[in-house]
Amino acid sequence: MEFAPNMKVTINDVAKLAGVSIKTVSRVINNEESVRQNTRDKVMAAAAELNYQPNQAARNLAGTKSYTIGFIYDNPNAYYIIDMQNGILSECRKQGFELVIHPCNSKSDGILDEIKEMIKQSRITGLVLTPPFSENDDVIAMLDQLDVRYVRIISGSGAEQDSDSCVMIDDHQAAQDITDHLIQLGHKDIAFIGGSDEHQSSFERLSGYQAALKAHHVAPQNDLIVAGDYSFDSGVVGANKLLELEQKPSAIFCCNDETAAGALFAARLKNISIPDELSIVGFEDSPFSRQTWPKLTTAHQPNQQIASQATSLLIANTRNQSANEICRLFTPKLVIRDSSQQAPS
Amino acid sequence: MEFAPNMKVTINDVAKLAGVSIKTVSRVINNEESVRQNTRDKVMAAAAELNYQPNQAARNLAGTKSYTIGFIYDNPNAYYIIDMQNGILSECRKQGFELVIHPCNSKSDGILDEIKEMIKQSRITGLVLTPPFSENDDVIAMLDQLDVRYVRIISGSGAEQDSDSCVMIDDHQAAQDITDHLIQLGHKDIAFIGGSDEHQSSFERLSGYQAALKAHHVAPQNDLIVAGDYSFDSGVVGANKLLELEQKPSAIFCCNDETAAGALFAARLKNISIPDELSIVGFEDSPFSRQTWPKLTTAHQPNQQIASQATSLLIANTRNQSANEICRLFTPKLVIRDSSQQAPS
DNA sequence: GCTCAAAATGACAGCGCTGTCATATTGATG
DNA sequence: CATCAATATGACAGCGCTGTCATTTTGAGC
Repeated sequence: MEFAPNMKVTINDVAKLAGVSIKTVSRVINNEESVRQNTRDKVMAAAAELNYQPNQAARNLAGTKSYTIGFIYDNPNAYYIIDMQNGILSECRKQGFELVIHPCNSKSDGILDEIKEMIKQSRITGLVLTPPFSENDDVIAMLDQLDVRYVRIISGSGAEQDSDSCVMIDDHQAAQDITDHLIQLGHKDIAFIGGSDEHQSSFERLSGYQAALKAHHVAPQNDLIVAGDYSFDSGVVGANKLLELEQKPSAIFCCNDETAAGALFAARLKNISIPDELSIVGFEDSPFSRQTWPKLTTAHQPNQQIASQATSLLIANTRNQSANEICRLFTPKLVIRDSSQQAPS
Repeated sequence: MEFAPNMKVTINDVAKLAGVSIKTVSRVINNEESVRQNTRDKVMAAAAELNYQPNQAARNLAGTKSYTIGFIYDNPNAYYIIDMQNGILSECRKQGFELVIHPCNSKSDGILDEIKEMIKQSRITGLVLTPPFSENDDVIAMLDQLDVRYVRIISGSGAEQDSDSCVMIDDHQAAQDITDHLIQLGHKDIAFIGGSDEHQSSFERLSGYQAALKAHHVAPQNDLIVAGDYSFDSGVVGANKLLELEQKPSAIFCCNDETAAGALFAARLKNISIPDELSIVGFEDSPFSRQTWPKLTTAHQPNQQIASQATSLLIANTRNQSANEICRLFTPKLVIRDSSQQAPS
């Protein structure tokens, strides 16, 4: 049977075809229990035949629950955002949710109100929070007060048991692994270019780096640790500073790939050959890290997967009223490419 | 006056406070005429005091028009997508629209149906189309049949008058400008690494390149034109091929920045110094082009602005039932950085 | 086959808004 | 100041669905 392409099929049509009430169709659509298998099949068949798509607006309006999840972000890293977005979206599609994205400036004054308005306006069911929002107490407190569900994607080892659901990235461990790799290559003077103060991950990565040094009895050198902010430019500036030191480092651990690209750039300007004279490693394994010269050794952070997991957690929490406290832990894996090498003797 | 943060404010509350009917508030909210200024002010004041936010779901459900625009894309370039998305979103916010994003694979079999479903399900008012969708006749035909409004962001010079509204990017002119720049630097053997066949822009850029050669009476050399697909890898492959030619080019025009980064990479591997021995230019001016070594000469394509314009056009077209046929033309501007230089003599 | 709690289904109101159409108000005329 | 078209406002139904609660059906146990 053929249908006009833009003919609207409502739940009513399905109900008639299946010979049941509207409410029963609704039950089947929403996967509620208390529907006989036989009935369920009839409804499914009818819905399929009519190619029925529930009207989200009506669902949102009529129901107490909504089917919209929000993604608030403030991150200049396009690769990261796209990955997260795709991960969230794929889970949303799978579960019949809609996504509202909301880029904004975490440092702007009215940010709390802005988020509040956005939640109200879009009738958000739950929020996927990435740093810095996921680590901002004010935001969390507001969300709790508003009784809005959320998942936080945060940096941590899983040791500190938070009360809410979150996906943790073990930046500490991964940073330790990267630093281990460098130490194994014979490096002793390993510098560190930090990430943004606003992100917990910066601190975790620093502590991982320090832990690795300690574990291998490599003397920490404070002047080899410089600040950064996850930007390319901070990599340039940081590396410049480090490479003007009397005791130059033989390796630089950059807090992310972009910073590493900046460091690469700075080294190139100074005619320092990578990795022969200097090893540089990044963090994140963005596509970026394969497009530098040389290709970056880094830690692979499966952003898309992290985002899917987070979203699935969020949706699960939305369904069961009980506040589940499930956490997932991801540890980025070392990816060895061409920017790291045996320390020059 | 203080309000509980999650108290729902409906149009009804505003109506009561303003002492008018619900319908009048609705008129004010939707900027309809036939409301006395005095009344309008009262309503606005009441809405402001209550911090009223119209419920989108209800608007969509009740009204014939909807307030949702869709963005369908299939593009691996994260920078491009983020820029477009931000541009669309900023206009949407300004005009009280919502955005539904829909990444998908333009080459998948059921893509037409997929788009159709998405439109039905989300009750899309209009669509912002980027290449390759904006240049796909099947998609356009389907949209016309479904009576869904859209804006197309396409490559063209504005000469060919299309019947629908679109934003054009004059890739031909920009490519000509870039090539001119190279010729002015004394280059004669200018190679070209193409973009994806699926994108009109590839052809426009090629024709612009050829036009510049012709204008300056530089003999075209067919073996200096190699295929690509806008990817980093195609830049590597293309440059490798070109740099193994007997008559090596002194400059390479890459169809976008990523391809240029790939070319840079290949040259680096072959120990060819950029820009001393070889000039390489890109196209797009993505953040990318500032993070390579050396920084890329390129053509700046104001993606975010293009997206805003397109969205504003779309929304305007949505409001006025008359099929406006306005087009906007953008010509990317040459940005000279460090990857292009006087031809070696 | 009868009873009765449990399971399945349905009737109905109403979510917050807009479209339609009816009614009220306005002010430029004669 | 009465008249009338133009303008402004309001009453009401209903968009497509879900929540609530009433009703029907089921089948286990006697």
